Amino acid sequence: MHTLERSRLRGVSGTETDCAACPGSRRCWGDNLAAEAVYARREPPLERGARLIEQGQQPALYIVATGCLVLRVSLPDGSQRVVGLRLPGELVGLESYARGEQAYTAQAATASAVCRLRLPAPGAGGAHGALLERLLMKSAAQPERASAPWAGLPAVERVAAFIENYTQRAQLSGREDPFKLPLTRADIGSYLGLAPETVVRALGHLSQAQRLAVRGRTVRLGGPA
Amino acid sequence: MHTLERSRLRGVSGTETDCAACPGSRRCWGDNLAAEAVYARREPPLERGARLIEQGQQPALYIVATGCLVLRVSLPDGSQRVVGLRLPGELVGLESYARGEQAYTAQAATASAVCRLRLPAPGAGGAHGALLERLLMKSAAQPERASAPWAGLPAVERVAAFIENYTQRAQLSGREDPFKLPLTRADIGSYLGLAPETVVRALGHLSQAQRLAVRGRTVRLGGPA
DNA sequence: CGGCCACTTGAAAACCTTCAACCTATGTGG
DNA sequence: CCACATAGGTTGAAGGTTTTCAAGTGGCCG
Repeated sequence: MHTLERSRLRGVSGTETDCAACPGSRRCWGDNLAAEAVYARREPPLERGARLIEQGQQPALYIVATGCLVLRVSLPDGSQRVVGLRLPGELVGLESYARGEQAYTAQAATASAVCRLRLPAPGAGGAHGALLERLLMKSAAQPERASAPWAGLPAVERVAAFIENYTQRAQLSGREDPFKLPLTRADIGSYLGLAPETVVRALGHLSQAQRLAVRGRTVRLGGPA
Repeated sequence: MHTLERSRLRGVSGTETDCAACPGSRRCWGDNLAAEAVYARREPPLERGARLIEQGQQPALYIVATGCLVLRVSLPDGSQRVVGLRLPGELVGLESYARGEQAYTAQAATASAVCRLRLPAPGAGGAHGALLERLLMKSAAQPERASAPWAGLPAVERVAAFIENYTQRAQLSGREDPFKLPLTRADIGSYLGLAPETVVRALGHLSQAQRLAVRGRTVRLGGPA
């Protein structure tokens, strides 16, 4: 059954076809792919180790048909980290539409096959409601996101990353420079997976290294400016 | 400006209004909220410490207008962990639609105000394309996922959580019991923030504790069944 | 003023990483 | 078919970081 399915899938590679005609459709879209047709283009099969997308490339959305993809990000310091796994039925590259570019590199961990989805042009509105709804549900259900950029880093860096992320978002939401943390050290620790005491010491180090100024819950960035 | 905005917002609390009429609309929906109207209902203001949603409740989607919410999950062992923060313009509760129930408890970290969004009924299709598209973009951009359930846990538990999550997804995608990990120990370590050697030793411990059987890249669950 | 809670600081213990060596499987060329 | 090369995997010991435990400080509110 598995091999049969695979060969039938390979048969339509390269053409854009209705997902309803695909034997693996249930895995991708669930049981009732009724009302509105979803069209996808089967891409050429990926050998183990082949790259589907490269970090920084232009947005594109895929759904895994068979195999398994590993998602990696390259950090500014040159190191790489695995940030996710995608199995059949899961989405690859959705984040790229929000960012304007691919957030990670996707590489086949085993021989894999994927289909490319065409996302309706932004602002087109109206049509494709069902597709969008399904994508939304899928993305909200996707077990782990291009995830914790800080796991495994030393505690000081985790806290620094948290503060940076927080201040960026706080600015976006219209707050001004001396930011006030709404969380206790215990909450920050719970979020980062650190003991409260460790958060205190980390903030102390960052303060001493002039990377920021902390007094109580008030933080001010004093970056390498 | 801030206080003016807040008072105007409070004025419409309880009624479902067009977001375009809201002075804070740009923060929630960006610059051009043109084509299609989005309607939201302003909820009564939340005092510091008040709960907006409770883990396990029925699905509901909110967008933060002012203040800040903390997201927490209660783990089976009774402990709690912070899994996210939501600032103005960010979404709360989207995951609930995929899961059928709220994934976390949301509590006001500071006095806050939120609007409730009405998500088009599943399967309604057609209309609301713009709303869905915006939600999709927002959710894909949402900085941290509502889960890195393993951060801060001992290495053994992190690896166990990874294997469990992987096998669940592998089953969903149609794989059978002796699962084959597509990743090297180094990749698993990179994903979990652990050294490869630590992954090896953790797998050893899990194996010895009968929690699973590992041989090379083949794992079989041997849970507390 | 007293109590509570968050925050801070110090020292010992536990844990994880690093380093270095060795082992095993797989695949290639002879 | 074997020899070798390579990549992944495993194991042990030393060293560094983080957690834990314990005690003490500071602010806020009844």
